Amino acid sequence: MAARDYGQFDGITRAVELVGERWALLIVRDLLVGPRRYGELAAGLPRIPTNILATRLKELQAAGVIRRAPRSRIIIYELTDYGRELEPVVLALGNWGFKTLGDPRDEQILTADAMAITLRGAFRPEVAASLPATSYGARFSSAGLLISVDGTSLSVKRGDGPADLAFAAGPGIHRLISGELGAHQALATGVVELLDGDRALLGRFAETFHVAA
Amino acid sequence: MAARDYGQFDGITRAVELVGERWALLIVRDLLVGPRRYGELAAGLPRIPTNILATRLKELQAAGVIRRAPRSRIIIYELTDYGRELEPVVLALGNWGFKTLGDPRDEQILTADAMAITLRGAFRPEVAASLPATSYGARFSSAGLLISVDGTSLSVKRGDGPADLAFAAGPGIHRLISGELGAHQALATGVVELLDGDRALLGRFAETFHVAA
DNA sequence: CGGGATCCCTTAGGATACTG
DNA sequence: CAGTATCCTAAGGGATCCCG
Repeated sequence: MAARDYGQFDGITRAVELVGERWALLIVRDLLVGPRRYGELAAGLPRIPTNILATRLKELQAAGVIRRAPRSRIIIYELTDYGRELEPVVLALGNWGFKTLGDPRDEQILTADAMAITLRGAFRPEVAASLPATSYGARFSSAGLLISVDGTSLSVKRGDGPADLAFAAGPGIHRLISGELGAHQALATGVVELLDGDRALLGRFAETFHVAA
Repeated sequence: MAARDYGQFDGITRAVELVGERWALLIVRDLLVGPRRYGELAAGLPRIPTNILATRLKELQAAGVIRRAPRSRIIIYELTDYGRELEPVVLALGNWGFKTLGDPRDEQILTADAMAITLRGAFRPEVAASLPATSYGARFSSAGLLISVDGTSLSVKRGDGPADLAFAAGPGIHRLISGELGAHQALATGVVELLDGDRALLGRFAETFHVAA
């Protein structure tokens, strides 16, 4: 692979050689949420050509970032310890990019995995510490997320289930997290749709998860 | 630019759309050290085709990451405030990649700018706090670096000048920073060549700048 | 001489179809 | 379901040339 070779010897060059190819960091993003099967990755990255997904998975594996784990008959992809060390980098990079998200174009989607990482990056433990433990259920077109906040600890997982507040949202939810919209504005404009629970809890959600522009 | 469009709406996708293209993060890396002219960037990135450098500079400018600043007659490229916010991300990514740097291949070079960023990432303020203020002059094939440590503050600039310890080094210096080699081993094996000053200060250097594998 | 633009060729990536 | 195989286009690599 001479093409991906930058001819330099330092940490950043090495890093971009490992995870700098197109789509690679988005695969890492999704795997940070949890182990995924090939088809799940493909579903979360609808625009990735299947041959590119296959190529990237092999490259990331060769790089020691991910691992193929055969579970009974099916194959699961998961991050190695080294790959998981990318978490702070990915969260920081995500926050950086988040600040200049404009308005979503029609063809742009927000997947549950992307939202899970956004929430991890936007989590403010120092704010959550003084709030009651709360669980949220968030529905996206693709899948659901179970978010539970208890003191300074956060857990975001895929799935559905009972929660103190359940809501549905799309890409527009970034305006709630950036503070551009308040909680009741988000509900009024339909950016967030209340499914179940106390609507007042959406304010708590917005306090807990915030990225300043 | 449909090709660089991932069809998703979240922070990481946005970030890789802004700085995820080939060479882009290496340009940011060098500009984090200081403003640079076109030719300086090209010299620090010897393998980048000139048309790609020109394209990237335009893209990064359009993305609001860098800015063209005409200084009298010459043009200087520098990071915007938004671009400078990438510093912690770039340092963290560099440290991540640093951990799996193998041995340098013959054609791999270490530029002064890359080393400057490596040092910023490897700086341990909590260690430096209890050490005397020290200045180092480091020579690379490409250029020199003036490093000065005073308490928890670090400054790394390009240039030459008087320093408490002056040394010359190449890519192999990563083995000193990783701790694979001790200071006197680094001198004995020629990885670091003493130019001037007290050789014992190289041990202090290795304590001050360290990235664990 | 700095700051690019142009040319041609190679390779990676996108779209789609197909297979164990 | 988990990938290969194929074909085509667009981006990147390398050298050279241009312009103020």
